[in-house]
Amino acid sequence: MDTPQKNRTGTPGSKIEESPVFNYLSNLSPIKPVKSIHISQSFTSLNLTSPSSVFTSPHIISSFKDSAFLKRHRFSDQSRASDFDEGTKDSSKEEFVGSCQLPDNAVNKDFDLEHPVTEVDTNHGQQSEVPKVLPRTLEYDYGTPACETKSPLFTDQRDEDSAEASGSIASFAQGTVRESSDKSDGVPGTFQNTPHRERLRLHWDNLATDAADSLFINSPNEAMAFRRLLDKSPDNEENPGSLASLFPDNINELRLAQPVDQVDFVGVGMAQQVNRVKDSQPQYLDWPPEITPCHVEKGTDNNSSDDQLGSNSHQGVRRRCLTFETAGGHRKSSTSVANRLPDVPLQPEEKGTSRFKQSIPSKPVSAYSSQLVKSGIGLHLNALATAKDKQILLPEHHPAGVEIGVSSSKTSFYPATSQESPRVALDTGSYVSSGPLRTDTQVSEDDSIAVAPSEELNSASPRKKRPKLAHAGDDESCKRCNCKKSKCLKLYCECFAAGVYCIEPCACQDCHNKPIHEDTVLATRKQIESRNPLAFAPRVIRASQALPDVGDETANTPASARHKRGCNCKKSSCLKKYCECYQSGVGCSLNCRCESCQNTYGRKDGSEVDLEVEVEAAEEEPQPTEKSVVDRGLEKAALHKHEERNLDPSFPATPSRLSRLAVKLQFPSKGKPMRSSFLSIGSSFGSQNDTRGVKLSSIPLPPKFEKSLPTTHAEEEMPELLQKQGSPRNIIKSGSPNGKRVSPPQCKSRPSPSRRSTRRLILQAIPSFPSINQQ
DNA sequence: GAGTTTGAAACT
DNA sequence: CAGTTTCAAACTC
Repeated sequence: MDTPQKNRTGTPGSKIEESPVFNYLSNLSPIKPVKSIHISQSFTSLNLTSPSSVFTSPHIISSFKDSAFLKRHRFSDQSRASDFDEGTKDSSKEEFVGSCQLPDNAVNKDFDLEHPVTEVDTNHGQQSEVPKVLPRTLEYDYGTPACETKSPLFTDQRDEDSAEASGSIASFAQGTVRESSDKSDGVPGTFQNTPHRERLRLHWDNLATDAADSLFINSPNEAMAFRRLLDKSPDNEENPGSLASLFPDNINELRLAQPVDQVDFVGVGMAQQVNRVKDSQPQYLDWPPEITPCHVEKGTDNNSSDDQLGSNSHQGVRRRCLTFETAGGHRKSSTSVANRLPDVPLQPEEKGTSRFKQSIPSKPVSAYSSQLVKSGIGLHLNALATAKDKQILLPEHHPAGVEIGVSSSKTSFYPATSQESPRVALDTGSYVSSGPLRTDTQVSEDDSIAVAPSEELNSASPRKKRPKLAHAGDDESCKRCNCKKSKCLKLYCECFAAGVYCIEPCACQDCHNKPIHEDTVLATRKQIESRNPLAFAPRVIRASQALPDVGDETANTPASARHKRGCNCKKSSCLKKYCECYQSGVGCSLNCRCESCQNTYGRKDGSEVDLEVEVEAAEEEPQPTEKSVVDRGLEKAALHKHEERNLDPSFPATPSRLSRLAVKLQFPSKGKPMRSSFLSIGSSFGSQNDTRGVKLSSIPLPPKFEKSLPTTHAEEEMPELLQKQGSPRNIIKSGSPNGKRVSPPQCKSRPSPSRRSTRRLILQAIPSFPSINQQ
């Protein structure tokens, strides 16, 4: 077992190597951005990675101290053996420990890498255990690492989940971890320093090495907290192998672990955890700090790791917002996490009751993409994707490319974060009062929300959120449903469709979309989802969102499916809000069955758009003003795609552009894979951006977006633009969901090599969205 | 604010 | 899958 192998990558025989995830990572390794992505995605299930997160939670810590956990951690070599044996037995704590250790190992200088993963497995021959463990870890993960919630989860869940370990690396890691833990139990000695560690190291090394660059600790705080925990643990000082010792001083090291957490959040059945959490601590339901990326980079503050962790964890809580789904719990599997996330907003205040509305989070998801998030719907897969994007984007530190990839993958997950942010900001009375944001329609809202989340995550800067909220809130945010017969339990209800509970502002009658009727809501949601998995997915996918979707690959992902839907306008000529496309501020795509489409944002037929563009172009340039101008700009942008393409280089990535881009992206998002208009416009993303950029300024904002859009689009688009412009991001974007949505046909035209690469990444990441695929 | 229009959602 | 009904938002007055 201990036969150390010097290769970081791990011995060929090692499980890690074998694991698809590992391979994937290794392949990606060359590309940093990709790495991050890989990690997150692949590890989605691997919560173990982020020990810090786990430790961070006070609960966990407390539990650790008392529990055998610490003991085990002491790491007597012998303990290892025992640990392995016990590993399966001791549910939560042990596993937990294992997870913690892993990171440590990774961090540890000792980190020899050499220890082949295989060794661990073989020695113990407990591979079977791994799967079991995995589930637990996953659960943990769900609970935000930092979050207190975790602790409850741990305790409760561990045993519960037998979990079928996914083939993911995480499983490996966990498995290794557990084994080590188990061994420790069985064996008297110390498990800490010995092979067990090594094993962990190996895993981590492999993972870390590849992903290290990309990995981020969710928050510095977490890392700090984690370390503190370690320090606190008696073992630390005494046992070199103690967690504390293992715990890397450098945040960077920590990052490895955390990224995983994030991943886990995303991929894993958040809903499950959420549900569990709900009972105990609904608050913490929030996803793990999706925020992390931002935090990590920014967060250096560590002040009170615990406290802050808590804050960070809050994010997770928000994410949990999925409560919607969580309540359903069911969703984990079927429904895409993304969808849920958006849907289930946590309501900090009311917890159970308000959750939905608070859920605005869904918006966050979209918001990321568009403005950061647009719609609560966004939470849906699309939203997730967007959210990912946002987060990814948000993280300024990361190279565009890297982040992008990550974001894309994470996006889905992050949605939750987005939610959180909203919550945080929103939770404050303002948001709530305003009422839940609606995903699609309330793009602005979403955006605001989304933005807020990101900010929160990053620095918790309320500014974006607020402002956006203000925008969105003013009009749309305040909007509420007015359902009379549907009980707000059908998609007719915007609130319900957005995955949020109806709030005060709503004028609905006999409303059942309230926390009180959570069960009913969940059941209804399930039913609807059963019929149409994409029902709660964002209708319109933003460019950013689209990118993530790409991973899904066209039709497979819910997002794409959503987009698939097009409007069916017959009389409105797609010039009124009756038209979803128009309402969303996106052009009609091939998917649309509209008649006499006049959508200013883009017509089904590229030709039409072009015509308009041409006309407008003549007019617009002189007229820089307002919506009309904007609209024109949009059209023009589309029309001028070609021109713009040329311009691209010259054009700065102005917000307007971004917005524009977003619009274009949206097109694809709509679903239609590649619309003529799209194609014409977006035939080349870069060009599109450019074109949009030019016109964006003039481009009319979508009705919903109008208020918020400017900011939102700009935000969302910014990254996109960057990506397009050739920055790593550009590549990523290209690869991102958009491509998928765009549909194969378009892909041909668009996909630059870079994009393709990104797509690949995404695709791999896709697995993270089990639900979607299932669908 | 009431009534009409519209198109999505839901139903058959 | 298509047609019809229901529904609520968007729109008009």
